[in-house]
Amino acid sequence: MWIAELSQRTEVPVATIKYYLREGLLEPGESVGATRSRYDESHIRRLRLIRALVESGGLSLARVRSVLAEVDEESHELHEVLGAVHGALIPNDLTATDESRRRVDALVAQYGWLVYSESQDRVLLAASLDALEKVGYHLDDDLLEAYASAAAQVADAEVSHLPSGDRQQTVEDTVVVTALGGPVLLALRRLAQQDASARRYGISPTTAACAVQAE
Amino acid sequence: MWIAELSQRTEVPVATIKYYLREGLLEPGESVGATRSRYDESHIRRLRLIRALVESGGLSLARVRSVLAEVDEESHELHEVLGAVHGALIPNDLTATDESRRRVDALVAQYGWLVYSESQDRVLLAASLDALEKVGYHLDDDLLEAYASAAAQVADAEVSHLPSGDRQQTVEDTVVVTALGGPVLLALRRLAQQDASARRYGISPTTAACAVQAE
DNA sequence: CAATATTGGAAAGTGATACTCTCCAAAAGT
DNA sequence: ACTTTTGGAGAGTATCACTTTCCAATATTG
Repeated sequence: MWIAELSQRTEVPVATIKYYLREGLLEPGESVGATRSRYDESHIRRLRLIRALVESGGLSLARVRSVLAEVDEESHELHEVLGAVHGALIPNDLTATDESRRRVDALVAQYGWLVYSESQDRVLLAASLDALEKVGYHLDDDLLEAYASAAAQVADAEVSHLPSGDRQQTVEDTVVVTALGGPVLLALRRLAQQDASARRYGISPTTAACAVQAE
Repeated sequence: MWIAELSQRTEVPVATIKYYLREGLLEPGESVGATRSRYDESHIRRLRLIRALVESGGLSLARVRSVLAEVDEESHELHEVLGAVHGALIPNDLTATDESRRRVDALVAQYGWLVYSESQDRVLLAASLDALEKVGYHLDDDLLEAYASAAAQVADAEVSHLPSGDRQQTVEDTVVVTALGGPVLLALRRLAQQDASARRYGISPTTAACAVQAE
């Protein structure tokens, strides 16, 4: 197909496709003569993946580029890809206090998680805890453990639902679940927060009517 | 204190503080003469809150402004504040297919969550599910339920840990937990994903060594 | 075969966001 | 008297993710 069809089928403007090509996010099509290139289904898939990561996953194009580089690294095992994708998704100027780092290490040890000791996700978590402390909010150990056990449940379910078919498919699914599962989990958490808040702080008659009407 | 001290204690440049004042994110200090204003602890708190929401929560200044407006609306009950904060945190151009909306409504009903039928978080979740479908990934019902029950656990723990003291403190904590708890949960989820992946896809001897060494 | 449309490619322009810098005159400190 | 700081306002800057404009080389269409 030509670029026009690629654009129509993905709903991405031609100018944007050209931009992604220039930026190396999308493989060039097969060159046919000097002014024409042919694109195929792989371009459609890739383009849809890029848009999903950007629009729903909220990734910058720079991060998308890093993630795609890992997806295309055929030599990597799945477990490596997951780590690499996590690495690509993480900010690179992370710092955390030793105290929070120790707290994270202790938690990882407590749950017996098999996580590289130099995993940047450890630092990311520690930095998030620091951010909370900085605004004067201390995350209690039992609340932290509630987060951790919920996270463990989610992660187990996610990983066990990954297909075991061909590598390309599994890797793409891994990326999609990692990047787009977050928003799903956060949206559900907020719905659940609204419920928890309604139950704790009580709901007025009109509120209750709305809620019941919704069911 | 003068603006210089406010800047030093919060590590926010004077120019940025002035910018926040112009943008109405920060209340003006008490004017002392034509060229001086006095700031107090409330300015320090507010400034730290703004930076935490921006830097760690990843909010835009526009969203921070909306959130702060709700924090300062003294007349609102806590439950209302939570809903309003969620509203302020949500993108405003959401669309979702009817199918996903129904799926979300069914899930909310199944869990018996007391959530306004017009809550934008419903649409946000539906839109997230649509995004997954669009890249050809269907979120199984049992995986969705795994997310939902994890979300319920987290939300219950979060809400039950909110202090019941003065309103200002509770409201701020609500905002902080809502905005900064997300990153904590996501970081833990990724650590747990690494563990789940290591267990499912097996780990090499060197990998295992790293993991054990970390504990 | 002529008129029109499309393409690849590159450069320049755009709009939003979040600052950051420069000035200034009025005060405050020394 | 002299240096420093402040409030206030406007202009400037950097980044990001496009979007527009241009071109000459084809393709397609009538």
